[in-house]
Amino acid sequence: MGRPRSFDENQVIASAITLFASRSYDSVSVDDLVTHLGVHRNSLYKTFGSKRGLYLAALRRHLDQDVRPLTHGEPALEAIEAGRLDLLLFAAVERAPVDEEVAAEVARALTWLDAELGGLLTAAALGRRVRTRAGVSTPALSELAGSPPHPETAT
Amino acid sequence: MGRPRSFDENQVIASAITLFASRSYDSVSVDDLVTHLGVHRNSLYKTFGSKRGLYLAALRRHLDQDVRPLTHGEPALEAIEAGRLDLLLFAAVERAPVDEEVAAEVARALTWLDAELGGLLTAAALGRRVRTRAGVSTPALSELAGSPPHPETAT
DNA sequence: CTCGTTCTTGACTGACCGTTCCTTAATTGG
DNA sequence: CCAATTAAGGAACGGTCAGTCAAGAACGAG
Repeated sequence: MGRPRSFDENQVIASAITLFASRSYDSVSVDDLVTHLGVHRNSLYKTFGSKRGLYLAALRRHLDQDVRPLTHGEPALEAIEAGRLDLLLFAAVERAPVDEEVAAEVARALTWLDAELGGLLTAAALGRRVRTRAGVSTPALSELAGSPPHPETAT
Repeated sequence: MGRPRSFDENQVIASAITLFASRSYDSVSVDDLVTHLGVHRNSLYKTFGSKRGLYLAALRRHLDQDVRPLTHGEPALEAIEAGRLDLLLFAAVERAPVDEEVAAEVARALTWLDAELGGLLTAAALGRRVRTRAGVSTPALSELAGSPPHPETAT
């Protein structure tokens, strides 16, 4: 019973994913979230407990819906390099070192990617994305003569 | 003439490099800087103009003293992977996209590294460092059969 | 010694930070 | 219809943010 929610929790998390993927954790304020998420401050705290709670929910959803489906090398590389895994990138760079739970989630996601790409290719794709963020281009990873676990995507 | 400075500007910049390399731009406050730098707030603003001014000075000094000397592939890889170029990493990931001047500096530095390592190796080393920050290990880059411009460091 | 200049020092600003409280509205079970 | 429950909405909390101001101290030049 009780009054029904007037917002879609999934939609809120989706918007949070977009925001947290676009800039650093500290540069996303709760006001930003409230404004872009169409949810009221109090509801946000009732639902997620804290800013970090919402961040963790967003990160977990991101990894679940955007990383787990990547079971083939080529789409995985493309997802990383196109910036569709930027929340994972930010989490690895700036949050994992100071938040154990974030570190655990990030480690799981990277290990998952490694199963398809191997650690070296995953690393290379992440680094390529970092360079792209700074406006610097990088030769395609197809130039790499690595040895991914399942090289079936080679043409 | 005038009263002489009671702080060493180089030392202040050195401390700023350490701080800005350890966490995101927004999570380093001017109070943090004032506390760790042994310089008083007003002197900081008189000398560098703003938080961003100090950041840019730190970034430029970092690139000048920590990146430019890397004229051989092996030490360059080691510097990136050991985290000694984390300020450059943070700058590329979170500042370059929102600050043109930072983007220009980062692009120059990456291009400099590319001259020795090639874009792919630089990317792979950066990605390896990202993974390390999240506590995930990665096979050594020596496994990579890339084609750096000067492969004289191959053993 | 005095004047002009530069740096130091600490208090202070308005804005924004994450978070909480309280009242009111909407719902369901009895 | 009433009581219990849950969420919405808005105002407010102390704390911290980047940045500023004014007064005094330490120097060189004359």
